[in-house]
Amino acid sequence: MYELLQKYISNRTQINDEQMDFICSFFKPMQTKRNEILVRYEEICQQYYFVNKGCIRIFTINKEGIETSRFFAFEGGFGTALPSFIDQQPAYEYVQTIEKSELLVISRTDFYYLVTTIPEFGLIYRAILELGFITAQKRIYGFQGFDALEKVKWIIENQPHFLLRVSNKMAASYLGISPSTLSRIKSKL
Amino acid sequence: MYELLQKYISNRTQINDEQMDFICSFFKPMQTKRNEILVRYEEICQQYYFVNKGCIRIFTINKEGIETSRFFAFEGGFGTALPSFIDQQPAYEYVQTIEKSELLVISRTDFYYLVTTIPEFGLIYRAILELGFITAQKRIYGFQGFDALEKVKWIIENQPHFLLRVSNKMAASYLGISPSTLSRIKSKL
DNA sequence: TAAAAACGTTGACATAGGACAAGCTTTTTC
DNA sequence: GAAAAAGCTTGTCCTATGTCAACGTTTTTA
Repeated sequence: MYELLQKYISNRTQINDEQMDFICSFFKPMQTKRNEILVRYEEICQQYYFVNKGCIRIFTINKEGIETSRFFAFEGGFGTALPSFIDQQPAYEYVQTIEKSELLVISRTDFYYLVTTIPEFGLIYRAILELGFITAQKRIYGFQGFDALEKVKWIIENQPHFLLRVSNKMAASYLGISPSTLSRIKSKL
Repeated sequence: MYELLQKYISNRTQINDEQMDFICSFFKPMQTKRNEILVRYEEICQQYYFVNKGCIRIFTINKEGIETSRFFAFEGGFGTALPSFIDQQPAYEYVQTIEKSELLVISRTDFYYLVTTIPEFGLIYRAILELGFITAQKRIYGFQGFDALEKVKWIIENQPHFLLRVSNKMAASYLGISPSTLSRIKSKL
């Protein structure tokens, strides 16, 4: 149950078994269904999710009804409505498991308790933030001024499994192109 | 010389005068010219810059020669090629002062020394990362699926001084539209 | 397992906005 | 302070990609 999480932590910092168990004790298992919503648009996010199995999607819907997906967390990754989790404002986005999933959940209170109490866990959080920031920058550079074909090539290059794992519709909403265009591009390789 | 920096720090954490002076002692003043490049494309970023006066731009140029600006730091803000600063890979972007500027510079070594030595400074760094992350997410949502007019309205809403402070060309490269389009949109309000 | 719903693909059409160029204005340089 | 360079605006033209619709396929539901 906790192997993946332990691997995530021990890959990123030195920690003894006792502390590891202590940290893990704050994460509660949770089963979710396909398309289950974990955080709604108006809600304030109080939980951080680690994906043991399945997949989490973070997305929003604008006033015209257009969906934009901003992040997918697969097995072994963390995901949540982080801006809301951080500053406790309404999320203005959704957190959803797009497949039947098995998660490990920690409350915000416990999470920040660990961050401030256990320096090694503070480092983990810093690493999450640093990686999140770098990923976002790459995405900005990777998408801006690129045409649809270049975006698709970019995602194949940077996240090879992505197109195989998520639906056309969701992939398109991540890439910022229409499903038709994505479909046409894929048919031409 | 250090007032703005001290304000930045004391606005974000509790700290005594001695520690404040200790922190500031690592920041060295630096004068730059208009359009001076501080970090080049292939370089590994070793410095963090605080803007006392003037403006820093972070941008890249892709193989087709198209510029994309990803961040501007104005008076009282921090800016650098953060992904490179963090992971010590080539920047693949430029750091530039777009006006004659007055900066306070800290080396990466000193910066991380402060982060790990002074818990309050660790908090500052965490706040920088959290804010950077949140800003990047807003930008992704704010730009994806928006047409040119909506992007311009978005920037006016979210960074009212932006269009007044930077050239059309740079603003356009930030918004991901052509200078002509930006010009046309501005003429229609 | 049958009906309904969601999804993917493809064609026809419409359009936002990019490219390019010309002319004007502002800024820089020497 | 004159010449050169850079930047801004605006016109014309063109193309990439969005929209919409039709159809076939897969998935979900009951």
